[in-house]
Amino acid sequence: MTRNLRSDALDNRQRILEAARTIFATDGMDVPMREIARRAGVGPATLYRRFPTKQALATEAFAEQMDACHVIVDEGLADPDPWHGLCLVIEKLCELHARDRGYTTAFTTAFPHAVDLAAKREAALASLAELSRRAKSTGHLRSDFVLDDLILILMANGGLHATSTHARVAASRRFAALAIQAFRA
Amino acid sequence: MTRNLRSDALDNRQRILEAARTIFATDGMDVPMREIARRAGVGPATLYRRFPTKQALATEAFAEQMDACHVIVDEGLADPDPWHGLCLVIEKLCELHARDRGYTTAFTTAFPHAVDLAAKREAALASLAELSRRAKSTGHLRSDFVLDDLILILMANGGLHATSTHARVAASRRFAALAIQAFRA
DNA sequence: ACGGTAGTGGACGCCTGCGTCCGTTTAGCT
DNA sequence: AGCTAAACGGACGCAGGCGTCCACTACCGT
Repeated sequence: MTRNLRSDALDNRQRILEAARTIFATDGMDVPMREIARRAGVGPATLYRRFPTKQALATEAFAEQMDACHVIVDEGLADPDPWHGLCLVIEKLCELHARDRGYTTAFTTAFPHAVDLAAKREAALASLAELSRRAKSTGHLRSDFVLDDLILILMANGGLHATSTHARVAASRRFAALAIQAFRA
Repeated sequence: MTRNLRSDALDNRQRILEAARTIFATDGMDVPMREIARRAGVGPATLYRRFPTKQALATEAFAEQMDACHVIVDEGLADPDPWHGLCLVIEKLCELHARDRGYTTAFTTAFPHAVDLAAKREAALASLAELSRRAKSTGHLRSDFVLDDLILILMANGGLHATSTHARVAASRRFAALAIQAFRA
């Protein structure tokens, strides 16, 4: 996709993505496209040419966050102690979402349209299901835990607002601890 | 405040508040003032004359929700079993916020400006502190519980999005149950 | 070095929401 | 019934975001 671009165009594209990542993370999702273009040092037309819709931009911009999600889940699954692994997953996912303000909203709202992400999401959920199954079998995780509970927690974690990123991360950490308490058998 | 109004003006005022309550509850807070006026069957000017800012409108519109909050807290405080009272407070507050989409955001964002509400809020928090103190003394509530945890939970509860009110309430119910688990000693 | 073409960004028109003005209507008192 | 002031709402101008067009720029192959 990025092959046939001229060198300067590719450069601009990179700068747009970088700017988008920064702004989305700090200011959230409802930022004018103009502002992103301004920060990237390009005109609006260039931005629109590369990314026709804000969705498309967000999808690309958050690709690495998506990868980070899967790494986290895989690490959890690889942990010899399933319960410990699950706890880590919860803590890390909460923190990831707290650090990046736009990611949560992009993740939840952008989702129905991004088909390729859906597949990855399914895979991650399957891994989480397996992890929780194992954690239950060790007796540390409540037997009535369902996967929806975890999703519920993540969605709720997204509701944690604060003025600074630092405060948001702190709140998220405390919240993750509470969630783990709630899930403990 | 509503004394010196002419009868038709007062009638319009009532209709505006009613429309605002309905719309805020279902569609959330970012609804054009125009839309509220339209539903109330008045012109924009009338709406702006009665409520110069959306804040002012929201404050009045959610007055009864605020009262409901305090009733809930008082009921919890009156419960002979403090832990049971606290659980009821959590469940009811979560449900109240889930039912009314705009209330949570209005509550959190409008707050610094509404001075008279601040006093009520302080009173409610004091009651909650007392209730949690008692619940701790019975040994049912975790000793390391702090009031901020409850606020954290309420904020997180506000992050629960869903297409229908019904689904949101259901999610909120499950969430409240998890929160109670997390707080149990 | 130069021509062709991919790439650029300023500028434009459109739309939506905001807050206010002013000519008209209507309640309420006599 | 008639008068007056309160109340109304359509209409206006403003501001900001959106998506697109087109004259100009600069990369790249020869």
